[in-house]
Amino acid sequence: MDIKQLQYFIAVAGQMNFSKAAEKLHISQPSLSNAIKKLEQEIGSPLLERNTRNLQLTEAGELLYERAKVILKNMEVLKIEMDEVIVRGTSEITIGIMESIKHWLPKVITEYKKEYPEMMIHLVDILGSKRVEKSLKSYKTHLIITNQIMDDEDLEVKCLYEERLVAVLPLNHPLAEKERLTIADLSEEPFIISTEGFQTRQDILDAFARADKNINIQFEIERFETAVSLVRENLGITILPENYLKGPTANTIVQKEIDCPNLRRNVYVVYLKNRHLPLAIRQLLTDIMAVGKTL
Amino acid sequence: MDIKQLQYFIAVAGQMNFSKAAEKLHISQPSLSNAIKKLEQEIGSPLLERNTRNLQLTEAGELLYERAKVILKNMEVLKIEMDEVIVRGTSEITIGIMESIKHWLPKVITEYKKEYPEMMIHLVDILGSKRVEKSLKSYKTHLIITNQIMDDEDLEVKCLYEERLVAVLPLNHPLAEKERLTIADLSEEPFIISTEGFQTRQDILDAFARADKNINIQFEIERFETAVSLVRENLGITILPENYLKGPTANTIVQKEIDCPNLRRNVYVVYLKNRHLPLAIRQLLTDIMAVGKTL
DNA sequence: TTAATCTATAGCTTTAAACTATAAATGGGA
DNA sequence: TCCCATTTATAGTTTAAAGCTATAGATTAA
Repeated sequence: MDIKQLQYFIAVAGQMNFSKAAEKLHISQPSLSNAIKKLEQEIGSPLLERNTRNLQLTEAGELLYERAKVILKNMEVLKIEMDEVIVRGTSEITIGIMESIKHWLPKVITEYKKEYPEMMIHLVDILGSKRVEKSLKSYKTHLIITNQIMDDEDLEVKCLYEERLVAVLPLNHPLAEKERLTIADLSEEPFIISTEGFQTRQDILDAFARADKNINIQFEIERFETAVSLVRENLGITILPENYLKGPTANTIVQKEIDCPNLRRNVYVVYLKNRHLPLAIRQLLTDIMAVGKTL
Repeated sequence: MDIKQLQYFIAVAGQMNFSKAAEKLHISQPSLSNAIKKLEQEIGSPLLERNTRNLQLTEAGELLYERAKVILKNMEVLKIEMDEVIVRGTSEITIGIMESIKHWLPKVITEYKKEYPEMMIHLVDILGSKRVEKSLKSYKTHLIITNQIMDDEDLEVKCLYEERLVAVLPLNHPLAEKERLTIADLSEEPFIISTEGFQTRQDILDAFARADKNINIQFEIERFETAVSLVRENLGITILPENYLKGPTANTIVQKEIDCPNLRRNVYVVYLKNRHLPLAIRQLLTDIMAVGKTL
C-alpha cells in the first residue's frame, strides 16, 4: 500500500468513475483499473462494487476512503513544510493582518528586513474569526495578527498588547467639551460600528449591555478608515482602538477617553501549534512578540 | 515522496548508519544510498550530513523524521483496520477484562457466540489505568471492561452499571452481628486492599478520608480472589464489589452492607474513539452495553 | 602508512507500472 | 427484443525505476 495507490483510489472514490478518475490523474483507464485491482488484492477484499453503470464503495472501501484522505492530507502538509524548511536564496512568508496595526507593523518589518533582506513578505487582510482559523489550517498564512478571540486547541495564541478603545467624535461635537465621557453619553448618538463577526463590534456591544444602555446603530462598516470618514462628515460617532488613531488622522477628529474600564481590547499573534516554522519565520515571530514591550 | 522512501529514511535516521539500516530493510546498502539520494533530490535539500564515521540529521532531516514517523504510524493503523474490516470465515476480537466481571461476561459471550460462532475471542487481564490506555492505543485490544476512571479524549467511555462496595468479613466475626456497619467500625480492623493503581483502592481510601477515619492496611493484593482467601483465614477484612461475591464464594464469608452512600463503583466499557470496529465487534459491544439493564 | 569501516558510483538485471488495442459486460432506448 | 453507448477488464508490449554485484573513494584509528 503506497501513496500513489491511495491517491488513485481516492480519485476513483471521489469521481465514482474509473474513466474520469483516470483522466484527472493523467493516466490511462486500464492502468488505473489495474492499480485498483492490485490494491484490492493486497488488501484482500474488494473496495468497489463494479457495474458498468454504477460504482459503489464496499464497507472496506468506505473505511479506506476516510483513512486515506487523512494520510494524503498529511503528505501534502509534509511537502509544504519540507519546502519551507529548506534554506534557499529567497523565501516567502505570509502574514494575515488587520488594518489597525499599521502604526507598528511596518517598523517591525523594516527592522526584520535588515537581517533577512531576501525574505518576500505577503501581507493579507483577514476578516473575522472563522477566516483566521481557515487561513491557518489550510497552511495559507504562517502568522495572523488579530484581536479576534480564538478558542481552538490547534492554535497557539500569544497576546501582544492591550489597548484602550476611545470615543471618536467630529470636530466641534458637543460631547467633546465634556470633562468625562460615559457610555450613557454615547447612548443616543448615531453610532458607527463594525459588521457582525468583528471582535471590536462585540466588545462595544458588551460594554453598552453591561452599562445597561441602548446603542443607536446607524452604520455598519468593515474598515476603521470608513468609520473615521463618516465621523469627519458629522454622520455619527464611533469607538476605536486608541493606537489606530495615532498619526495624521489625529487632527481631523476628536478622540476622548471613556469612563469604562472594560472598554479595552487585546491584540494577539496566532499560528498553528503543530506547524514547523522555519528559522527565518520564527525570527519574525520573535520580533513581533517583542512589540508589546516597546509600544 | 512515497511510503517506501519514508520507511527507508526512517530506518537510516533510526540507526544512523546506512549499512545497518540496509541490512534491517533486507536490501543492499547501495540501493539504500541511492534511494536516500533520490529522496534528497526530490525534496531539494540534504537530509543527512554524511561522514564515513558520523551521520547527522540536517534541520530538514529532523523535520522529516518527526513527520514521517506519524505518517508511517497511520499507515500501520490503516493496515490493521483494513485487515479487520474484511469479512473472513474466521475473525478475532481481543477484550481486556478485570476479574470482577466473571458473573456476567461469560453469559454475554455465550449468547454472542450463537450469532457469531466463528469469532475467536481473546480475553486479556488488564491491570491499572495506564495499561488500559496503552493497550487500546497500541491496537492490542478492541474493548476494555474496567472500573478505572479514564480521562483521555481519544477514548470513548460508556458506563455499564453502578454497584455497591460491601464489607467482607470472616464467618463468626464480631462485626457480622451488628445491625448497621459504618466506616468507623472498620477503622481499626486489619484491612486487605488492592495495590496502588487500582481504582477500588482509591474508592476505599476516599471513603475513609471523607469519614475522617484511619485505615489499618495489613495486606496489599492484586486479585480479589486473594483478598477473599485472606478473609477466610481470619487474617483481616476487606471491601469488595457486591457482584463479585455472587456465586459459590457467598457462603464461605459474610458480606455486609456499609452505611456509606459513596461506597460505590462504576463499571465501564472503553474503546478507542477513532478506531473502526468491524460489524461483528460492534455487535459484541452492543451486547455488552445491554448488560447494565439486565443486571 | 595501513587496515578497517562506511558511503558512493557504475553497470547490469529484474520487476512493475505505464501504454495501446481490444474484449466483455450492462443498461437504456429504438 | 435487440442493438448501441458507455464503462470496466484483459492481453500484450514498452518503458522506467528499483534492485543487485562489484568496486571505488573517503575517513579515522592504530
